[in-house]
Amino acid sequence: MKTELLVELYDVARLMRTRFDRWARTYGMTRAQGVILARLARQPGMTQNEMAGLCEVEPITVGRLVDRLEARGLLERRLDPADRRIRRLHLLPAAEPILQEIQRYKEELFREITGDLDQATVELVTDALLKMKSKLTMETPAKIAAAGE
Amino acid sequence: MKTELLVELYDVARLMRTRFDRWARTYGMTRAQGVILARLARQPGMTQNEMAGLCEVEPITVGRLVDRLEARGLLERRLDPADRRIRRLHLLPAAEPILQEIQRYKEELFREITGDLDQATVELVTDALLKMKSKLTMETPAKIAAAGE
DNA sequence: ATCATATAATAACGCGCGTTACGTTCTTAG
DNA sequence: CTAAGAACGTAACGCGCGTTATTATATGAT
Repeated sequence: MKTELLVELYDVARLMRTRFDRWARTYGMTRAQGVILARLARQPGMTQNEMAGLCEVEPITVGRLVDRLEARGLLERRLDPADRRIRRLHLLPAAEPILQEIQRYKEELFREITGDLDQATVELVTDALLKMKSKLTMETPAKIAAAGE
Repeated sequence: MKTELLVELYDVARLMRTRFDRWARTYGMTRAQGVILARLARQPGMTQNEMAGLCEVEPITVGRLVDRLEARGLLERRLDPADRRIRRLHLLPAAEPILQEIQRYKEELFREITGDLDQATVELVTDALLKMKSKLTMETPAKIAAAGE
């Protein structure tokens, strides 16, 4: 059986992350941290657990990323008055210019990586990836329901 | 611009790795270690640097993976008689059954993930991924300039 | 022959991710 | 009201990956 797709998929993802992180380091950022900021910009005040559900990573991962972002003054944890277990996340003004730079570079990277491909292929691949993702997340319907955005 | 492809690509790769690693832990293995074994099976006696080139990771990464594999008795480093800087890698018999199990599970995972897709789509996506990979592997002028301080 | 450079592997450090175990704080059943 | 359980966040630990610096060895130029 030709399982080449799996290997290539992983390789491209790794190379992409490495490339992005190398650029992002000039801003003291990483890809994963950028994702947190971007999600938070669209939906301020969410809890760390909600963030973990949206990003489809474990809560502990979000906690560590938030640690670093908070240390850099890009966001803050605010205590929930009703439930003292909860920390709600809010962006700080310093995050704004960084978010814009990330978006700009992401588009640049996208142009570079998909330079060989026509629009139809990009859409087809994206669609295929979404189907694969749904297969992989099928075991956890709760997360899919939470990810409705 | 629709940069959705980048995000989906990375998500699928992460979910895939997590899934594979969870299974592989039964054998005390990880995906990355499995790749080393598989490459070595096809080409015994290569150096760590050659392995790094084939896997497109840094030599230090290979070194650490080999550390663990050697500790588990799955391979060994042999000194090169002609060049004492070099360690050549050789599989040990214990690796054989593990290699077979990995191949079996990889096929199972491939079937699960691509269950929704027809043969033509799989080939198209694989082809697109190969093109993206070549773009990312290509040394861009900007990258060279940045690297050559 | 010597000195400079290049290469193989490693050490040190940081980030991303997971699992397991734990403390704190709700919530709910009795 | 209390005891049991669930939920939120975190600490500890291991693995995967990178960059930078270091050691040991080869090789090339003068």
